[in-house]
Amino acid sequence: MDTVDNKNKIGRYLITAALPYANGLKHIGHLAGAYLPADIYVRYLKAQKREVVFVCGSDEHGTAIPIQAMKEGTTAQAIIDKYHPIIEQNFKDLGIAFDIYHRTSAPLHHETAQEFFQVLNDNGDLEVKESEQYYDEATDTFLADRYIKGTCPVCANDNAYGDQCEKCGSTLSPDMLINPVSTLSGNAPIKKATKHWYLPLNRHEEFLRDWILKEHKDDWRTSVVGQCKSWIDGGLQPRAVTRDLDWGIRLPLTVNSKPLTEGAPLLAVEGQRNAVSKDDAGKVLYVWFDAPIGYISATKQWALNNDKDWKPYWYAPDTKLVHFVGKDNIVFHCIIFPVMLKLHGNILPTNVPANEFMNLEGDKMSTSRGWSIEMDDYIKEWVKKENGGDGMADVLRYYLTQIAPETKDSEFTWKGFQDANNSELVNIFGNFVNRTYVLMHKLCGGKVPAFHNDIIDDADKQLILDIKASVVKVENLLEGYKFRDALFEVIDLARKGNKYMQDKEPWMVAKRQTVEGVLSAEGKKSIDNCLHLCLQLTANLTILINPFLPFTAAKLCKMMKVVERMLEWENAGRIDLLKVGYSLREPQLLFRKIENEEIEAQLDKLKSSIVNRQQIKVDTVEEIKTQKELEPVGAEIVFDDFAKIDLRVGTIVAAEKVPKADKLLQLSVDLGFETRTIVSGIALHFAPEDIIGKQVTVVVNLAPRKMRGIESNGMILMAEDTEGKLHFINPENAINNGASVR
RNA sequence: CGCGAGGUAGAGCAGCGGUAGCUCGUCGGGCUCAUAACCCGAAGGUCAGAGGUUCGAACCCUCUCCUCGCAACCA
Repeated sequence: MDTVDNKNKIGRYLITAALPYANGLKHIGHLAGAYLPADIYVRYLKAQKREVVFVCGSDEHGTAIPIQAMKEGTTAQAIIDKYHPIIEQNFKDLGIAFDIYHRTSAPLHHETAQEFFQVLNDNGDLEVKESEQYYDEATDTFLADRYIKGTCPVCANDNAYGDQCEKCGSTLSPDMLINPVSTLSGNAPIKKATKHWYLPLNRHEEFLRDWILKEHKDDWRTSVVGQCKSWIDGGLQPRAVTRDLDWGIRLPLTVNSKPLTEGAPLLAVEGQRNAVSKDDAGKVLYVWFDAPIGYISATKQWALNNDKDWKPYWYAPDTKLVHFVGKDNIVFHCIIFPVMLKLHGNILPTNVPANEFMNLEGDKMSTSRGWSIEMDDYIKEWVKKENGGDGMADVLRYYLTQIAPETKDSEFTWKGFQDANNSELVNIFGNFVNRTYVLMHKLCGGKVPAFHNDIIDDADKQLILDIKASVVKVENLLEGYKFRDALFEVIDLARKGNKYMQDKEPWMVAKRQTVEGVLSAEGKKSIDNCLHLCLQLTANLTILINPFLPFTAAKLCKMMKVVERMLEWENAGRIDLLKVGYSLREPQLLFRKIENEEIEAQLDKLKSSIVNRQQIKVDTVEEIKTQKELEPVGAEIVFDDFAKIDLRVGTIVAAEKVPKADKLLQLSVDLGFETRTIVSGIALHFAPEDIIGKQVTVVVNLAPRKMRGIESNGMILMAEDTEGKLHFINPENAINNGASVR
């Protein structure tokens, strides 16, 4: 464990949180796994006035981005430009205070990653091997496993991918597929030789054994060490550093660190068979290689922004580097990246406090299945609401920390969320602060009362000891990355406050000691002491809760009319934080109760979203094509059935997006005899402003149906092409509205 | 027998050789300044299952079952 004792030897802290992959929104599981614990730790360190930089950023390379682009019918660049700012804002709204949120598409990152590769390659730390890979001649590209489909050799599913069959779950390699087909062109791929650089992890087995299994056997989490042991014992293999793809960081075109000039040798000069040549222009760095270097480029950018030197953070031995990640990321941060760092001459991480996973209402979280709570959704539903506010961000932070999967997988339930808020934040913490304030205003005239040492009793002394003890405990727990326990300790201190006040019952003292409207001197002193200590405790709670619930701490500072400097950790444990005679504000409720209806609404939303997702589930372009082409002819009907359908031509006169619905547009359609409201699920395909004035064909005698609370009176006919794109069915030339279609 | 982590009251977790504990929830009683807390009391567990070591096991060993993760072109 990193004890409090050796913290003074640390010159600076560099804290990283796993780079979110910019192919979609991130959910609360991600938040609980890496970002929230990292943020708590950083806020604590900053309160300690230690030198600390907290870096993160979007990971924007890899195959999944272009695949997501295909799904959304756009470009890879558009995908990352869409998700990067949303994710960044989501973090901000939830109080995750990165010192920099960078992105791997930034030129500075490209340079940094290329330099890194260059150094390793020049030092002979990389190997070059040739291998045969599937190649699509039509599109002139080598195919990543995900881009190849074929028949699964295990279950005969026709839509198995090159890396895995999603039907039977078998792990595959492209060679195992029967009749492989490129998803890019639909053609059969050919085999072609290609050259790749590898990181020979096998050369570093000894180092890893010593470093992880011996040095960090006891101070890293058991699951982390166990996972590493599993990998090392399994035999480390060289890992490809490059790949044939046009989305990513190009290899640095240099020989012996000098730019490659025209006419330079195609392959390597003598003794430099690893050198990159002009032939390698189509290769990029593998995303696993470039992504963690993003921590370094982010640090550089932070230094530029703040006029600091970034180098000590990556080279000085007294820097403490801590990576916060989820358990899926252990191997990259404990084995692969450290090897890279060691070869490049950087410092190694001090700890990698990986969390397990968080389930949701009894099932794994999964964005693709719609079974998740996205940060973006939570913010919209709870924070940016009339009865929401920053406090609701803190509520999520509280519950996620309270159920943090530090030692094993844990589970998020809306009922648990409600209970944690209502019984702990509202009833214990919020109530203590509130009753202290109310009583202080009632019995002490809204001012901090004096403390009379002559009548100090055991209860007072005990409370003071409890405060000081809590500070030490919280500190030790935070240093040991036990955030769940640390938070519990803070709430427990509030619990002790409630008990103390109950035992002292100043409201009863006021009643008992008041004779003919005058409070006795002893009574006054007793009340003063009690409320004085309760107020000092409130100030201490503010300092202790600050790393966990920063918005609440800020609110408390306002109520106590103190500057944020009071939040510095060295003030924790002091019982003279609020000056005697200082007048304080009226109490303001810190948290609100969450009602059953709100929880039920969230549960309904979750259940309906999983249904919707299944309906609109799309995969690659190829898959859509296959599905559409295979759509069978419907069952035969008689003419009378057809005649029942009343089809008319109408003109769209107004269109707007339906709030809180991804796919719905609310349209007003002029049918000649009337103008109707029709809700149509076409928002993903058309912008409202683009379709106003268009003529369409409408089913006018369809029974009305409510969608998202809006009654839809009819249905617009659309044709769907093989790529899943929608087209209006309308008359060749503009005709009168209300015309019948037969 | 691929590897790793985990399976303890309704929920979430701690305990890792001395006979089961914490928080929330539930039920009964007291008190009341408060978005009500606090106090007293109660119900609720064959510590996944089986076997073994031991005077004694939730804790050590063996096997089985279940959950999650990883198994290298996947971030």
